[in-house]
This record gives sequence, C-alpha cells and structure tokens, in this order.
Amino acid sequence: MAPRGRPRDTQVDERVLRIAAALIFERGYGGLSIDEVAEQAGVAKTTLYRRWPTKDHLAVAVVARLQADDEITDTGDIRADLVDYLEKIAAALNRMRAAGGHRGPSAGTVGELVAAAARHEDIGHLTREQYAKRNTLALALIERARLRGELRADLDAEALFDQLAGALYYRVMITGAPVDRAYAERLVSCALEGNMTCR
Amino acid sequence: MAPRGRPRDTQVDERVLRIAAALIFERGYGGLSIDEVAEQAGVAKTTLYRRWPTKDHLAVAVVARLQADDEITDTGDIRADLVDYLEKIAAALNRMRAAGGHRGPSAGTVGELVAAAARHEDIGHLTREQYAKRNTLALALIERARLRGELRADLDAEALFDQLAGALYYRVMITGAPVDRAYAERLVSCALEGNMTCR
DNA sequence: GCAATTACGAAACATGTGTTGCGTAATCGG
DNA sequence: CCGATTACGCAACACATGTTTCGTAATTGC
Repeated sequence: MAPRGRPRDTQVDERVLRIAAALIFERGYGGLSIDEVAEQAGVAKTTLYRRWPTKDHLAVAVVARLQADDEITDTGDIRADLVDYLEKIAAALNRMRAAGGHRGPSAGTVGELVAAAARHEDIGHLTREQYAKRNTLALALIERARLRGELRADLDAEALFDQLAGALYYRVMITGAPVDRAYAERLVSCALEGNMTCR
Repeated sequence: MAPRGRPRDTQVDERVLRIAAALIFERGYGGLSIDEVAEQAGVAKTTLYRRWPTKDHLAVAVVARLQADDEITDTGDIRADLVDYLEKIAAALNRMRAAGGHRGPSAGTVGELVAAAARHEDIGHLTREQYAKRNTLALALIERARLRGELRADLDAEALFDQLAGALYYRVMITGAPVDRAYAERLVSCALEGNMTCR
C-alpha cells in the first residue's frame, strides 16, 4: 500500500506553499523566486521541482489554496443568490489583487495565471475544469429560477452568466476599478431588469 | 528642430515590429526572443533596447499595431451599434488569440499583456488610457440612445458596458469559448431585453 | 540483512532577459 | 572643418529559470 521508496517529507509542501504565498503577496508574481523559496524553506531546488515542475505550477497551487470552494446558495430569490455568488467570485479576485506588484490595485497576478494556463496544458485543463464547475453551478441556479417563473422562459443563461462574471474580471484586469458587493448588486440589477424602454 | 546627434534608422522600427509580430503569432508570447528578433532584423540588441526598454514594451507595441482604431458607428439603432462595437473588440481579441502558444484557442497573449501592464507602470498607464477612451465612446453612445428614448432613463451605463465587454474578455481568457458576431448579438439581446418575467 | 525504489542535496549547466563598456558612424551647430 | 551629441554594433556581464548529474539517505518487499 505504501509507496516503495523513501517517502516524501510532507512538511515540505506546507512550508513551501506558505513561503511562496508570502512572497507572491508581498512582491507579486515576478517577486516569487524559486531559489529564494528553496532557501527560505531550507530545501534544495530539486525537491521543489519534484513537486511542482515549474514556477507556474507552484504559483497555481498557492492561489488554488486561498480560493474558497465556491458553494452556491439557493434561497429562491434569484437576485439575492446571484449577488451572493458574484460577491464570492469578487472576494477571490480581490484576495489575489492584494498580491499586486509595485502598484496597489494591480491585477498582475490574475493575468499571470491566465498566461500560465495558456503556457502549460495541464494547468489550463485544471483551471478550465474549475471554471466549468462554477459555470455549471450558476447555470443550474439560473435554470431553477427560470423553471419556477422568476426569470424569462426564453433567456440565454450562458450569455447572462458570462456577462455577470465577465464584468468582474474585466474590472479587475482591464479597467482596474473596484469590485465589491455594491457593484455586484448593480450588475445583477442591470442584467435582470434590462435596459430597453419598450416594456 | 532636428535632434542633435545621429538620427535613428527608421527602417529598423518597421522591420523589428514585423519580425516580432511574426514570432508572437507563430510561437506565442514566450516564443518571442529578443536575441532572435535582433538577429533576424540584423541589428544589435542595444538598438532594440534603445527603442523598447523591455520585451513587454516591444510586445505591447506589436499588439497596439494590429489593433484597428476602434471607431464607433452611431446609426440610431442602439442594438445594431452595440453589436458592431462588440464585434470590433472581439475581432481585436481574436487576432491576438491566433497568436496562441501550443494550443489553438489560447488566450495566453491577452493574459501576458495584462500582466505586462501590471509589471510596468508606463504600460499600465498607456493601456488604461486606451480602455478609458473606448469606455468613453461606448458610454456616450449609450447616453445618446438613452436621451432619444431608446433605452431606460435610469439605466446604469457603466455596468451595462462592463458586462458586454467583460463577457468577451471572460470568454477569451477564462472559458476559451469562441467570440464572434453571433455571440455579440446574443450578449446585446440578453443585456437589452432583461431576464425577469415580471414585465 | 539485502536489493530495489524513491527522496534529497549539492553542483554544474543551458537559455533568455536586461545592462554595461567601448569603439565607430552619422548628423548638427558653430 | 570641429566639437558635441546621438545611434549603432560587438562583447561581456549579472541574474533568474529550469534541467541534469551524481552521491547519499530512507523505506519497502523479500
């Protein structure tokens, strides 16, 4: 049952992830140096590379740790449920945002992770799975609201959620504007109530 | 009027940008090597660094080149105008998307540019200005439609455009789903018509 | 206890980015 | 024409990432 050879030092994973997280949060993605992590953790670089084949993999592992498992609440009030869910996504983004580089509200880490997902097929596969899960949960929530008559019967759930989640990412990565609960409420109102006059 | 010393070889800029674009499009952001660009262009590295202080600056210059100046058309039909504008943004994203790494529909380049904007204050300033300009144009378009009664008087124009543009970026960078004119039409319909039943 | 297996540490190495120093070339102002 | 100024090319360097090699340590199955 136990693997054949010498077992890995399980303390190393914990220690390395903690040190790496501190470095990313303090100096940003570029300030995360493998050499420095190895030195501070008191292990050789080879030990790190055995667990995370690249710096990107280590960084993804760090970020994945501080992402709370997005659990969805279905109170029956689609407006409140959507706001809650968006706020959870926003909170995860803001947590990474705090790990900016030289500037305060920098979205560098999020962009780096997107790039990392594109560079390494396995990371991309992993993150896409994560996002697919989030998407499935949201679409199911919307579908339930539609079935109980809270939402239009002919709505485009995919476009709706793309818009809501996309606006959060757009703000964090592109415009740099803040994302908080108040903004989540604005988004949901805008999306649910529509913008045409002819009604 | 003319600068004091030896003038720069203007052919170098053109040649370097063309070669760098070819490299990015063929091998992705990571495949863009300063040494290789210098060699293929037949110039020294110092000549490149005199014009673009980092690889990030060169890459941004390459991408800025193939971004058509977003001109907005105001036909008086807000739905058609928004679809047109979104399609222009989508076209620019797809052009970068073609410059993927190892996988076809990779959004790595877009993510790298976001990261680059966070790494270098001047790039961030430049791109935020660019996005602010785009935002101003879109908000003005929406405002005109609102004033002529096509849209609700109490709409949230910022949230509306964040949602539309954000959905495009979200798809390109996060989910990897395609963005084309058909999707732009779905977005605009979803946003304009709203999703509640009570109407 | 012994062989196989796996983890670990130390060091050297290859590659790419970005910087620096120096000699040479081109242009302008006088 | 001459000096100041700027561009250019060549070479070397510092630094970080990531790979590889080799010797050693710990654990399992027999």
